[in-house]
Amino acid sequence: MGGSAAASVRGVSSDIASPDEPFDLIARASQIWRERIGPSESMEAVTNVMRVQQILQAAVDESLRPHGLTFARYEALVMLSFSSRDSLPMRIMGERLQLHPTSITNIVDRLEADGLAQRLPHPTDRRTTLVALTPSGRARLTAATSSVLLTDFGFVGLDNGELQLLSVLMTKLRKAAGDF
Amino acid sequence: MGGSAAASVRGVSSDIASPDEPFDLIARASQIWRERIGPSESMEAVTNVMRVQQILQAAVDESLRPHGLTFARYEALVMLSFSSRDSLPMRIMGERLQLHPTSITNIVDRLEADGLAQRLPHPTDRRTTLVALTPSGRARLTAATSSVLLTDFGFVGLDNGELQLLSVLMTKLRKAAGDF
DNA sequence: CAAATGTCAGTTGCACTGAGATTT
DNA sequence: CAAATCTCAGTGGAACTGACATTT
Repeated sequence: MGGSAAASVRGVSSDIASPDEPFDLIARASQIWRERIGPSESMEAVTNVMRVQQILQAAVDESLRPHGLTFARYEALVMLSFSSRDSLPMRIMGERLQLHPTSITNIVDRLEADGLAQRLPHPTDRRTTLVALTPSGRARLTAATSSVLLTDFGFVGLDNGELQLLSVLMTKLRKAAGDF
Repeated sequence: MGGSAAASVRGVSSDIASPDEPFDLIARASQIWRERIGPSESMEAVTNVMRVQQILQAAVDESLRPHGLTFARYEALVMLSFSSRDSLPMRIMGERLQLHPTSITNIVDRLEADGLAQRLPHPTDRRTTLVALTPSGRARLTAATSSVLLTDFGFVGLDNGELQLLSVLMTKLRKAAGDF
């Protein structure tokens, strides 16, 4: 109810009978692309990925902002908490988070400034420095995780099966792209 | 061939028989998450989306770099070329690209500096300014499109059906998130 | 007057490049 | 010596906030 009324109101200014649903700009762009350029599957998929990433990033960042964390820093904390001794060499962190060495330096600088992580000398190799989760960092991580879980990381509209399917497809792509 | 040899070499230091395949860090993180925190579908999916976006963005940007374009500017050119008169009000561009007004100003500044787009006064509303594709912009767009098509926007390993499925799932999420 | 549109100045976060210090 | 690890200084692009001028 209300749908047909809206359709009749909006329909009068359009030549073509338009569907009741609001407009999906990506689907529309895909259609024009197909008409003028060619197959649009890749173009539509890439646009969707970019947009979904934007949506999820915004949702997660909003959950994390009250905790003074960004997604990048949150991921770093998670990585540390998953390591066997709550500490990792900088280089390994960079590998696991797919970040440039200087980016790791930057992130660890911020975590350290907030007292969430701590640089420690490596016991045997004095070239490498370890990054360790502090008790404060662990507490912050726990609180932040509660927040992102409340919003389910920004996911809405998909059930667990669909999420798994999404992951399967993206893992296939990542594997083909040499991500692991 | 080679696989079992590698497995035997790598297997000696591990208690558990590890699969032959290289390691998927996201799958591993998902497993630990499930053991320590709870259901991991959302966490795994969000990590996958972030990583896939990184991969695609890098691939597209590399295709576009020789043309002096970034993905954001390329998208803006595509939007303009899809509009009825090869021009759009700034505000509409912002809406369609989901960008902040100041970001549009920034992007159009760069396009205009490169002679790819041009600001024009709106014929009736003097508050709004139109952005028009220049002939040079159209030519650049055509060349850039050839480049991204060559790499299929960075997609590898997925067939058209899988790409469509990916788009269907992400469109469902976008719709639930109020993206349209 | 309020609302809409666009710009400007400044900030933040991130990813990078190039150079270099230290250690293995 | 070469290679590995990390840091520092600087750059680029993107997204934002807050303030503002102009027009409707």
